[in-house]
Amino acid sequence: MSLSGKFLRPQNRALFNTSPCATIRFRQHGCTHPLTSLQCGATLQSLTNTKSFKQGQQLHAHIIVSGTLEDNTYLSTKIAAFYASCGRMTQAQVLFDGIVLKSSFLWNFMIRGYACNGLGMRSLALYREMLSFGQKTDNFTYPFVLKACGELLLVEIGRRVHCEVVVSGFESDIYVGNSLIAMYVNFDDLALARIVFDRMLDRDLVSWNTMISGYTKHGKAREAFVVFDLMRKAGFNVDGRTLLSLLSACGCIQARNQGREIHGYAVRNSYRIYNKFLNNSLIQMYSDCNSMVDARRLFEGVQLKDTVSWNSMIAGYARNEDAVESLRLFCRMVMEGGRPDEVTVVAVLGACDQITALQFGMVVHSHIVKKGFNENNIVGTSLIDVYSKCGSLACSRNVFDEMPNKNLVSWSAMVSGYGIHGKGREAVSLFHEMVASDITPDEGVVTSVLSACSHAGLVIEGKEIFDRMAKDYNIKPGLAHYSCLVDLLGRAGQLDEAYKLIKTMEVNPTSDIWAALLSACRLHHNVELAEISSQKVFDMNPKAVGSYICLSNIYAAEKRWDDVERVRVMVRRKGFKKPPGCSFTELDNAIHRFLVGDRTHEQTYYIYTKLDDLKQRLKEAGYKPDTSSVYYDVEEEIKEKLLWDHSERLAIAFALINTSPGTTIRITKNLRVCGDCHNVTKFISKLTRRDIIMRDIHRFHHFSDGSCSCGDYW
DNA sequence: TTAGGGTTAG
Repeated sequence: MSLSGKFLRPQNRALFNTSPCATIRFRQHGCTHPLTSLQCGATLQSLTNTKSFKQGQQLHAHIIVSGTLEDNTYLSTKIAAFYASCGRMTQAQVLFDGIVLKSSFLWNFMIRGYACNGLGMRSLALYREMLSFGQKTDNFTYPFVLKACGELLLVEIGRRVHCEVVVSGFESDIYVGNSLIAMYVNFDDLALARIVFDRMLDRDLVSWNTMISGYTKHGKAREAFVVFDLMRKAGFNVDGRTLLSLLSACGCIQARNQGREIHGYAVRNSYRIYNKFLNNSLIQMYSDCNSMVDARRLFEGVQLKDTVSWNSMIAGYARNEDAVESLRLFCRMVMEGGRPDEVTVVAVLGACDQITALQFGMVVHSHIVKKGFNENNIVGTSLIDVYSKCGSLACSRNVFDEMPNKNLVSWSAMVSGYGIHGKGREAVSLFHEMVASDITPDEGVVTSVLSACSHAGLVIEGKEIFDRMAKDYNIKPGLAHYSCLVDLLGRAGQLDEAYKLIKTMEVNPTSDIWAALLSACRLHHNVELAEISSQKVFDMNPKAVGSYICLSNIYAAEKRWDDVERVRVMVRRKGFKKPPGCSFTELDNAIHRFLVGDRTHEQTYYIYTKLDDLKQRLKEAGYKPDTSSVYYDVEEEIKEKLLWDHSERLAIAFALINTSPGTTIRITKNLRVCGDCHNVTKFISKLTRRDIIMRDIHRFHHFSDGSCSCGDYW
């Protein structure tokens, strides 16, 4: 039969959201006569189960025209339930409002509809309305009310509903119990989740899975395995979801062998065929366990790669410090028709900031804008990060200013950006602006602002923020904060005060804090304190190779070659190796990498010729090599030659040859830039009239017209 | 006549 929209009452037209002249056809089992109420009910039931919206809507139209709906609470309820299960809450609400005798079934369906479609507040309001109407709740009501509380993180309301569950006697219902566990997991209250779990009289597989995944989600992998053991002892078999949680737990504690066992179990039991998530979870587990070869093998074996598979691989390479492979895979994803989403671009930006791939980052930024991903807060924060870590602080600030809903992490990223660029005053001012905007600081942002003070030598400002931490922001100073303060005082030459602080601080100093003091001793040539602090570092962390090298450098600067040799022997005996100096620069979307003394690049001849030319011109301009940066007891001439092998100079020479005059050069170095390279770069910036932005392991240096933004304070 | 737990990111 066919139905013309002109027969519909205005309120029903609204339900169909269609114009009066639209034609809706309904054919069910080839019938041409009105269906009975029971037939309609049965059909609606099956359409509700399969969420077949179009057919259900046509059946609704058929029921209206046939007159069956008039005063038929049974059918109206069925139709409202159908719309609610399809997430069409506007239509469901219109019908719901028109039903006088509302059953628990109807209320439950409405509460469920709102809770499952991102309208938790509406769901809770309806639950309150249900109670005030005197309608009895049942065991079907609570799972969705608890779901809404959990998703909205409404802790107080959630607890109140829990009380109501107890009072109404549904605590022993297995579904209600499982929903309570899930809600407390969402609240990050694993202790309460566990109490509910332990008190359950009956548990099913979902109870066990919810508890295991709860622990996993909050990084408590060992507890997850304990519950898993209990589950097996209780005679339960795993399903695909159990395996996913366990794999995630393996990744968390880098238990690759255990992960491999689960992988084997899944293959033997054909889980991979049935569970579309399992492959991605396995890829993720291997990448968390730093086993990218295994992750890649799995990834390449999957015929149908979805966005999550690509994302796991791209993020995996970035996390495992293979940013180049991460970017290469992203390009392949685009070429093969993959669909990058917000998660993809965040991972790609993470790879870009590791190797200062600014041009690549900018291409990704334009893709982000085109797709509207910039509305996403995490994406915005990643952009702030990538621009500041690639040396473009102004772009960083633009993104920050345009962010509609800045949160604590966005502010932190910007404060930290100013810090690593040596813009301490801007960082402090932004921090205060953040506090004035009613954003409560956390440990992280205070660490960032203290670090910014340290890079810029803002001793008074840094100490003031440190003193106000507990009082004004209710943050107890932790190790990271003490470390920043030691660094701040030490760099500024207040070594005794820094030493006193370590001896009197409220938490036990770690090797990192002593290492910060040791580093300050190198800057200010204090051998005596260096020996005390290095001994502390070695006692606490015998593998601190950087501190051995730092001590050796301190002796070398004083020309105490016997001591230098003594430290070197210690390092050799322990089998430590200092990572080789390595610099990157980006050209035409490709990353060029240079190791110290590198002669493998195809332009090697031109690079060294350029360096010879620069050396000559620099000397004419008054440059005198500072060989104190060479910690070997060799002839001055050899020391000077060693300096000119440093990787950052090779990268600068390469960039000078391959870019047009006036172009800004950007270099990234894996270690701290040495004193002579810093000086040479200042000279080069003046002689070649180039701005050179160099990122070392600690911070940025902006070289321009013969001087550096750090003001030689670094 | 209705229900609960699963993979990727700052």
